[in-house]
Amino acid sequence: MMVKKVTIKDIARELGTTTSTVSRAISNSDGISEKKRKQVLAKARAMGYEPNLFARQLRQGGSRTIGLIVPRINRVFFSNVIHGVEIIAREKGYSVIICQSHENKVREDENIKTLISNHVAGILMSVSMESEKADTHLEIQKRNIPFVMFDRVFEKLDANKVLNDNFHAARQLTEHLIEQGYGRIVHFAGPENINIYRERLRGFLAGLEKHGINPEKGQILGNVLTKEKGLEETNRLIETSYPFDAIFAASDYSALGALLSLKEHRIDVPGMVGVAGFANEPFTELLELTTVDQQSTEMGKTAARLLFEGIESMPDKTNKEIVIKPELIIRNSTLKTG
Amino acid sequence: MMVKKVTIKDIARELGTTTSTVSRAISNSDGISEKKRKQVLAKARAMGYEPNLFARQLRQGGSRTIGLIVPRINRVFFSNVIHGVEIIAREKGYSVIICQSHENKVREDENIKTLISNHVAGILMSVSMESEKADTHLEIQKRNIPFVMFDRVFEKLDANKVLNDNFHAARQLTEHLIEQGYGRIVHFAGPENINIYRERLRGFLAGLEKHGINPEKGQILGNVLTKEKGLEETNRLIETSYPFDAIFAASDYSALGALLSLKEHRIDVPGMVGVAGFANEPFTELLELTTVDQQSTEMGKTAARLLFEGIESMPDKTNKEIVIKPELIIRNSTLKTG
DNA sequence: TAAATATGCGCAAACGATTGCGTTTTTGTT
DNA sequence: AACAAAAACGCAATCGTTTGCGCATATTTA
Repeated sequence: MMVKKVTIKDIARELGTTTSTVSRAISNSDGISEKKRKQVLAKARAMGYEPNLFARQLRQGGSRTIGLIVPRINRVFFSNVIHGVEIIAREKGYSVIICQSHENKVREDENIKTLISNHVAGILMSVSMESEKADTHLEIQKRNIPFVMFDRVFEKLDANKVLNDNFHAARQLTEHLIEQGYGRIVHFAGPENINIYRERLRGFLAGLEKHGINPEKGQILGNVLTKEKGLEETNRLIETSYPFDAIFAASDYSALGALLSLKEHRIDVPGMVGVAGFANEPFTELLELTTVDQQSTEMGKTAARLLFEGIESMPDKTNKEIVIKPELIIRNSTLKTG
Repeated sequence: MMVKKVTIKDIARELGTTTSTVSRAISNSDGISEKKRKQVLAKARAMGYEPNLFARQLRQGGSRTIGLIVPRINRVFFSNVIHGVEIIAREKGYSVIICQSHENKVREDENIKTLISNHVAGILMSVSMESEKADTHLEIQKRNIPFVMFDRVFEKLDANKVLNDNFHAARQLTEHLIEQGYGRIVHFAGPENINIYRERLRGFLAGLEKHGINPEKGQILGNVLTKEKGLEETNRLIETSYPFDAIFAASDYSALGALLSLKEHRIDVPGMVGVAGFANEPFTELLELTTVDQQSTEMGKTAARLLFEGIESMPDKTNKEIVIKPELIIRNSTLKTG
């Protein structure tokens, strides 16, 4: 049960004036003398006044809150993005509502609806693995709510996007492996419906091609993103004597699985087999695992800035696409020579 | 710019009825025939109606959103708590606004204000390291907003609390070390103003005492919680030849620092020195580090349930304090025998 | 000093939904 | 068939702010 709140009407009554004057004083509009404003503000403070945002927002139509949907918040990539978004939002005087989709399409749709009905000023999102195509997402655009997708996006959808150059990073990493003398590299890929994994695969293939290598059958394994999958598939490779001397995993977690399997089989890393991951999760440093840093905080900032462009401008703005350069982090796990 | 929204008034006009009827149909109140309700709902859907939550909440005074303030979201402990809270909130049909204080008192106060002015139905929080005493927090209670503190709490404050039994877990862990034959255990403690670190220290001392051990000078090091601090202090211990054969760190991160230092000095773990941490961060599994699991998801659920008790009941409810039993996770880093 | 222009303030109508109360229609009872 | 009770619906006030407009009062200009 709420205690009774004090409103501008109460203040007006106490001061023998009207709500208009009080409102003008409080919201810093003009058309009021400095003297009166001081007076009102003092009284307001004394009475413990808090503006009722619902009323204000009802009247003004809109809120100073933005919504952010991520698959999960406990991945270092996303928590850094969130941090970046918060920095910019705070500069602009906005607050951020964070929602998790848990990689689940239904949750994601619910999140979108929640944000829409909370009248957020804009929405930032990275799609879940289950989301195959834009549908509920169209609802956002239909309502003219400023919208930015980052990292995992629908490529076909015309929207603001902030992306990592996954292709470039993956190619660089592949070439690094080849230059280190690894010749038979297995790629642990992700689901094909997600742009980032497609791009990493493309980059991998481009790297091979540049060195005149043709990918063999079984050299690319689909949907190996978790530690468990990585462990399992590496075990399988070893036990079936599949010829390979390096693993490039599209996820740090499956790279971790690979490391565990190799350790169990007493296969030396990086001497016999090189291993690389993707995302620069904190544990990669401990394991000296080569990986790719995705400049996640920067990505959050960039996405937020783009969103605010949309919020502050007219609706006829055309969509932008911004690409961020990830950074290769070379560690011991792929240093055969050296 | 928003596109023009359709309101119940529009629907009423189309249907030749009034807003009352439309409202009753949409909000499922009674006093309306089933036939009319169907009719209205159909029309509403056809016109793409979305209720305006601001108006609704203005009228009803209150929102179906709860606020959650944590120091940081990228600690596995907190992200699990968040998950637990979300599960319960979702069962109740509430959404959750997550705020980070970044261990900063000023941010924390801002977060509180944001939540208050967003008229959340209740607030859950774990205080930042910088918060010495309850002040802004009193504002929450003054407004009769249901309030639950979890994990890091102000002990003196009369509020709903959900706590881990840090004392018990720390004592258990200390005894485990002693039973393994470690006799000179150094404790990396946290700031004294935070309850959880105080309790861990108390538990440590109680464990020693039970085995008739008196803590020596220099055996307890204050505020060693980060990887860097842990590394530094362990280096110092080794270099000054301080006699010790185990480290019980109040944080997994400083335990990690200790492991790195010991590795660098080629001191065998657990043979020469045992190491234990606290919190069950994911990397502890990789490093086979003994630690304490805090049942974080369960804690989030419990805290949320307690909050909803407050939201759903009358304001005269007395505050509760719920204690959760953490679980000792014994791994190789402290297994001297065996 | 009179006229022209600014400035400060109040009035009242919004914003979009909910709801108590009164009126009409339907249903049930005898 | 007449009447009572119940159900369905409409009217209008309300939630707390903001804001366009008009009227005083204060300030500037000629």
